[in-house]
Amino acid sequence: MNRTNGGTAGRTAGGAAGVTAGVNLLALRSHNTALVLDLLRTAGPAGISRLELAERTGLTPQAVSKITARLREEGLAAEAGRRASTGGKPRTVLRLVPEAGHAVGVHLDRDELLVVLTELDGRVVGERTVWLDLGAGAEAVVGTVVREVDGVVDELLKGGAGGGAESAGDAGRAAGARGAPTLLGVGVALPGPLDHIHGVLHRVTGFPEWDGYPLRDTLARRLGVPVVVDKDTNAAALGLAVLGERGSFAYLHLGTGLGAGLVIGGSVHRGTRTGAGEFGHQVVQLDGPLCSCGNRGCVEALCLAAIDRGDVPGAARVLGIAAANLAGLLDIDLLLLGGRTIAATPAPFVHGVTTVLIEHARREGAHEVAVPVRLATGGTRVVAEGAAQLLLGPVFGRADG
Amino acid sequence: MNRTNGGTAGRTAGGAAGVTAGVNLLALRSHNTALVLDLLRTAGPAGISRLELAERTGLTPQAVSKITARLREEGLAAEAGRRASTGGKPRTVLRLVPEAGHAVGVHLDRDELLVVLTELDGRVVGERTVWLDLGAGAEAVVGTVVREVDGVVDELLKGGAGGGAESAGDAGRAAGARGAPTLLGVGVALPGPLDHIHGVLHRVTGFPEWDGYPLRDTLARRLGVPVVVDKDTNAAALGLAVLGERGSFAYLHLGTGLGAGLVIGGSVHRGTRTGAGEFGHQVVQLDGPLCSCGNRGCVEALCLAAIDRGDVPGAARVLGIAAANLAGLLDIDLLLLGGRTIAATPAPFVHGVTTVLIEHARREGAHEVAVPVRLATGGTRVVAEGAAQLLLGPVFGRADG
DNA sequence: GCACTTTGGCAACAGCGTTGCGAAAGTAGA
DNA sequence: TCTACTTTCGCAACGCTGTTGCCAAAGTGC
Repeated sequence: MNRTNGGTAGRTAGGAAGVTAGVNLLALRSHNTALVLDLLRTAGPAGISRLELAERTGLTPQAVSKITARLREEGLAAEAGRRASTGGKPRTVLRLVPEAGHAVGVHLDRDELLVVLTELDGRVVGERTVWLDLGAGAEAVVGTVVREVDGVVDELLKGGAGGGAESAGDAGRAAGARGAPTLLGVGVALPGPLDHIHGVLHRVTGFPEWDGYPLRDTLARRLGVPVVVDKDTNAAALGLAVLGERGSFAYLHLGTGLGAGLVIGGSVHRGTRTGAGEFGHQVVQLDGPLCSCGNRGCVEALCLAAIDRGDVPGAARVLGIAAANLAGLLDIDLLLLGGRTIAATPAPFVHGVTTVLIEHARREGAHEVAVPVRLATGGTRVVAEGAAQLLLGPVFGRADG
Repeated sequence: MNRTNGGTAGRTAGGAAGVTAGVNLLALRSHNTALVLDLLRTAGPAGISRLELAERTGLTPQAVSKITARLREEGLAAEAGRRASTGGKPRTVLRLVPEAGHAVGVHLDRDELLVVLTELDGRVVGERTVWLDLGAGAEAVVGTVVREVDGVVDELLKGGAGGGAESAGDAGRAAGARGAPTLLGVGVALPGPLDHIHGVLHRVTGFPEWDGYPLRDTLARRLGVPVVVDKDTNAAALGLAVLGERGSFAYLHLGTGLGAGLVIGGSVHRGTRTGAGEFGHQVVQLDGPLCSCGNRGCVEALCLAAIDRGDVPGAARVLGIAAANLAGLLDIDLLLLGGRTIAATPAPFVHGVTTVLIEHARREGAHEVAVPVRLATGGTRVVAEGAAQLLLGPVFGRADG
């Protein structure tokens, strides 16, 4: 696994702003291999033929054969039957071998911890949920995360031998020489602004003790595997992107707060300081009511106030207007709604936001099509699954998911 | 020139949403060549040494030597003196040969036509301005554009032989076998929403006769060279990006209307239907005053109304709030202000917008740094220069500028 | 059973960046 | 002025990539 692709091989050391880097033959191979893996993943258990891979990648059939031969040797791909003949030799179908790699996704919420173990294709094969108080202090929370992650990994990747706490820190010993299960790493998603690049929390609203906490490095040291942290909305958007949403879309999350995850051209847009997606504190009413952030007229404040007084259509309308602002600015394909408040009464929200966007499109021009609005699928696990994708993504050529 | 890089070689035919494509050796060479050319362009007349190129690209010095040797053979690069020695053989400095390629940029405004001819490095070597009425009908306007473009090209690329109109359509014969000047194509920037991919106008506010006009194909047929069309704000943003603004930024244009051009990670973000950057009709006041678009409370309406009543600080504040919404959503590095209205009284606008953003940042957190606000440089030609970059960009590895 | 179509691997090949090495072009010191 | 050293940079051989030409394998249709 480790040599399948050289990680982000070929990336030049310097370039902070990720300007551009030269591509050598190693990077070329990594890219094409990841591309083929990605198509295999997308095809799912149904599989995909070599010639179809060639068409989709633009590579020659022979090149695809070479790549898939290597993947089969490494155990990442396998043959899976054949298609019906069209007058000649039938195409052999290839599929991803999901068990060849694993990733852990952690959804660290204000009052709950959800840990999932997924295979290469993103399918969840293990899950744990425990109650937890984010305000209980960094040490306690990190301890709980380490214990639960190790628990899931020990149980499902190491044959379930032995007990719990004493194996803490051993999670990383998976990448053995033999066909041992390989753990790519752990992705952690949590609320609030944070520095995705350095893995440091800025602040978690309501819990000042987390300010500046180096969560990624702490967890990586104690778990012994690579760790990536990200905002919960970004993880959710990433999870939805892998679950089938293509192109560019925004995931709007309405729960205790209002935030967004942006997927542009298939990958999460985080912005320069990885703070993008601050949707809730968009001002839509000049000199409006005071928001918790200190500003006036934020969508979040207006939306939550409407919900507090039982005015769901009003909340939906405000949300729709902010969504239309976003859609006009970025010209995206789709809006997805999610979060506890949406889940409580989904229909009026979808309807209300849709209505605003249709009106908006009508004013833009006769042949203008409104951006479709849908409920985010995937249920309560989507954030944790997306967190796992933070590790799985690079295998399939996605920069950070 | 034509064989320097195979254009966007290697791009698979199908993939509408530009998903991902396989990379073959030809594409690899194109990429690395474009990368080196881009660094040569950035270095300007001062030049850059081979070893520096190697460091910046991550390629080995020998690979850079091969690439630059090819570029020198093709006349795109040349030696330009040497640096001071640091104890051994001094580094040879290479520079771009700007005269090896040309592009035309056209700024088609409501009442004026500006045509520039630029060299590879973006420097303007010829310029024409004529008054023109966008409402005079498509045929008349297109005729004027063709005449002026041909005029500039004939005068400066073909030795200025002969007259004007009869050579219309000959502009494309430049790419001769000998060292004849090579015209890459013509970029056209104009106001109003349009389809960048297909080169078709949606509508130009106030001029319904342009609805659905296939401007790109019409011009390409009559000029005989590749033509690319884009919104004026996108062209301006592109021009500013080449003029030195790095990273991600938004260009906010306040003139007869209010629009934005978004540069994310060095390239223009246009969105799925190339309609991104609709900044002016962002709603910032629920149920506010009616806007020309039919909606209520758009920034554009509020901003222009404030200006109409002489309240520049008020206009700046409203603009600042909308800019803060944008900056929070995308997490960009920089905001640039431009357009006639800004140019009339720049200081209060920069000050007003800056103030709003600083207040916003202060509320976000103590160590939060506000997004800097600056006046867009480049003067009145920046849109036309950016339009030329629509053709120059691909030479340097930029997808569409 | 034969002709035909289609798949996909083997072998030779061209072209990319890489490595090893040496000539070229300077500086620093005797 | 000569020698030793440093640094740049091109030539040649190399490994590895995707590509091309060719042919065996595995089906269908008559």
